[in-house]
Amino acid sequence: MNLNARPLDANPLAHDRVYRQLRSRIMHGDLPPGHALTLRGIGKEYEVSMTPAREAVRRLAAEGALTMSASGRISTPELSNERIEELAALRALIEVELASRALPRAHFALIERLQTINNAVSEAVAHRDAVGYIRTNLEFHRTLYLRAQAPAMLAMAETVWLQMGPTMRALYGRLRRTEPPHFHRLIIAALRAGDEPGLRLAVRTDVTQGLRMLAT
Amino acid sequence: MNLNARPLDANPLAHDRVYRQLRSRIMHGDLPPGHALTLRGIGKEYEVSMTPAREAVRRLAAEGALTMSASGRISTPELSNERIEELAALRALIEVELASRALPRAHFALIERLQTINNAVSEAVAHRDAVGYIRTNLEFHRTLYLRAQAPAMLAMAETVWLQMGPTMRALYGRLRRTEPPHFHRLIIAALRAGDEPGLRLAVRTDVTQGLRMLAT
DNA sequence: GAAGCGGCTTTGTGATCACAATAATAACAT
DNA sequence: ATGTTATTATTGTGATCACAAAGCCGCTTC
Repeated sequence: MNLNARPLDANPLAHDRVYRQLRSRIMHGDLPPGHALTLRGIGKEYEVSMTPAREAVRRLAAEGALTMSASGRISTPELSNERIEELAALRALIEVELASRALPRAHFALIERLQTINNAVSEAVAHRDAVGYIRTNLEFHRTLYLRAQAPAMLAMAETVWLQMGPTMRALYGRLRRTEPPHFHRLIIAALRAGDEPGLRLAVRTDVTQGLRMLAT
Repeated sequence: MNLNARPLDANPLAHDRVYRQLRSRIMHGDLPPGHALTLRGIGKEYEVSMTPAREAVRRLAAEGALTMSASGRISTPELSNERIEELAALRALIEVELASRALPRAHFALIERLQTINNAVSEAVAHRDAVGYIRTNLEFHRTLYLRAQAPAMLAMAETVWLQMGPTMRALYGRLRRTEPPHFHRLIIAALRAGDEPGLRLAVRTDVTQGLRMLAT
C-alpha cells in the first residue's frame, strides 16, 4: 500500500502552494515582525508534511521574507531602522526606473485602472484597514510596473516589498491617518501629462514617505 | 544503530555548505548556461543525501541562480538578451548607489587594495582566464561596495551577479581581448579625487560595458 | 530516413523516521 | 521571592523510501 499517496483532489506541487500562500500573507502584513513559525505548524496548517513546509520556508528565507536564527528557528524579520532606510532607498531606485519605463506605454485604460485601484486604497485608509491598505497600495504599484515589461526588475521590487511586509503592517497599524493617498494622485497626473521628471519625483516621494512615519 | 548519523568530522549544516559551494561556482562562471544538474548528482558530489541538496537548489532557484523547468528539472539559466539588458540596468542602478555611498568612506588603504585587486584582474585578462577574470572583477566591486555599509543593497547586487554568472562566462569566454580594465582605473581615479559624478559615470559605464559585447 | 511506439531508466516530490540541540517547564534550594 | 538545576517537550536536520511523471533508447512501420 502506498502510504505516501497524495489525495487525488489535491493540487500538485504542495510546496509551491504553501510558498505562495505564506508569501502573500507576509507581503500583505498578515504577520507581525518577529512572529515565530514552525515547520510542523505550517505543515499542519496546510495539511502537508514537513518536507514541503521546509522547502517553502527555505525559499522565503532566501528572499528575505523570513529569517532563520542560528539554531534554525523561523520567524518574520524585525528590521532595524538602518535596514528600513536601505530598503526604502532600494524601492526608490528600482521603482522610479520601473515607472519611467512604464510611462511610454501607459495608455488611457491603464490610467483608469490605476484610478479604480486608488479608490480602493482610499477606502482601506478610511476604514483603517492596514492589511487592505498594503494590499491595494502594492496592487497600484504593481499594475503600473507591469507595463514596464521588465520582469527581473519587478521581481526585485517585490522582494523588497516582501521583506518590508511585517514591518509595514506594524507601521501603518500604529498610524492614525485618514487622508487619501496624495502621491498616488501625483503619479496619475504625471502619467496623464507624460511628465517623466514629475513621475520620477512622485514615485520616489510616495515610496519613501513611510520613512517620515519612523522619524517621529 | 543510528543510520542517519553524520560523520563527526563533517561540518554541520550540510545544506548550507552545498549551497555556498554551488553558489560560488555559479557566480564565478564555472558552469555554462543551460548546464543540467540533478539532486542525486549534487548529493553524490558533496557526499550528502538528496535532502540537503534539495534545500541548496531550492535556495539558489529562489535567487535566480538556477532555473527549474515545469517538471522540476534543474539547470543554470539561459538568459535572453532582454533579460541581460535588464540585469545590466539593475547593476547600474544599484552599484552606482553603492559606490556613491562608499565614496565618503573610501580612504587610502581601500584605494590601494582596489589597485592590488585590479592588477589581478589585468593578469587574468592577460592569461585569458575567464573564471579568474570574473572572480577578481567581482572582488574589485565587492571590496568597494562593502564600504557603503549597505548590506541589503549589496545582497541585491550579488543576486544579480549570481544570475549573470553562467552568461558572463559564456560572454567573456568568446571574447579575445587582452586590454586591462580601463574603467576600473577611472573608478579608482574618481575615488582618489572625491569626484562623485565621475565615480557614478565610471561605475555605470564599467557595469554596462558587457552589453556592448553582446551588440556585436 | 522520419515518425510513432514500447520498454526501461532517470529524476523530482512528499512522507516518515531517528537524532541532537534548543527552548520550556518543573523542582528545588537558598 | 529568586536564581539554579534537572527533566521534558519542541523543533530543525538529514537519511531513506515509494511513487509518478518525464526523459531516453531501440525497435518497428510506412
